[in-house]
Amino acid sequence: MKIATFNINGVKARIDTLSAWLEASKPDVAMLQEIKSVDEGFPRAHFEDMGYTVETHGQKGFNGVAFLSRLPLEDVTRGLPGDDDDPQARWIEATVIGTRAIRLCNLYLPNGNPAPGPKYDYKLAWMERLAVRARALLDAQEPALMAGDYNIIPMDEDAARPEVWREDALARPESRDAFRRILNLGFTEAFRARVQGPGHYSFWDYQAGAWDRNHGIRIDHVLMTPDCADLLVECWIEAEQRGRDKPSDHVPVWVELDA
DNA sequence: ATGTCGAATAGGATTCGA
Repeated sequence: MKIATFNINGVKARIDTLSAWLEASKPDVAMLQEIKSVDEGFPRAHFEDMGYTVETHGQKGFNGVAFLSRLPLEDVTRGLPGDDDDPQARWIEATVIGTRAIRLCNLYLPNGNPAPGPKYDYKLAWMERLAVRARALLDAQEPALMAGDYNIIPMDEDAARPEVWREDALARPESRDAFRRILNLGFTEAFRARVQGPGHYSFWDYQAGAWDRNHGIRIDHVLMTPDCADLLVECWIEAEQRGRDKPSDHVPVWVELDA
């Protein structure tokens, strides 16, 4: 089973780019972030016609997450538990049925800038809620993963120019600590289980020629429970997508599972 | 002058979020 997480930066603006990618790269499951659409505005029929089951959790204007799957999805839930008053659509879960059942948590973690400030407080509070859900996934002792745009640069080696990001919400110590605490509960970060060293990025800003200069950062991650990590075959970043026509500012991050 | 983009509001340029 091949699963990709992909922040698409607007499903309606990206429909041609996304369709071409699906045809060429053929994910069994695509976990999408920043659909920037309400559920009723999502081009559901278009992707169903391409052979995908569609599950969305959208809102007006910003945020929004969705699954496109060629395999059956069960037990879909929407919203990160822990704050019933949180209106932001940043979390959707489903169980995908392959040769094994895998629980998939699709997340768009708050950016948090400017930091410090209320947006940064929201980011850190959201990560506390994420840690609670993460512990429950581990307690279940089943194959599960949490994938998406974490808006976290885990280490300096994950940025082409770490000095630029030092005070940014994506790299501040509190952000990195919160991410590391979740990892240390017992998760495996799929990419670092397979590839070491600097120079691997999943996002390049639209501004200042970031792609041409390879001024990237690695902020899209896949965290796996032990039962899921045992199924990991490979993990890779499809960086070449950033050079295509009308690209997102993020690229897909893939895991292949023996499932 | 962040060498930009997408969506919303409003009915074209501006604002927000990233």
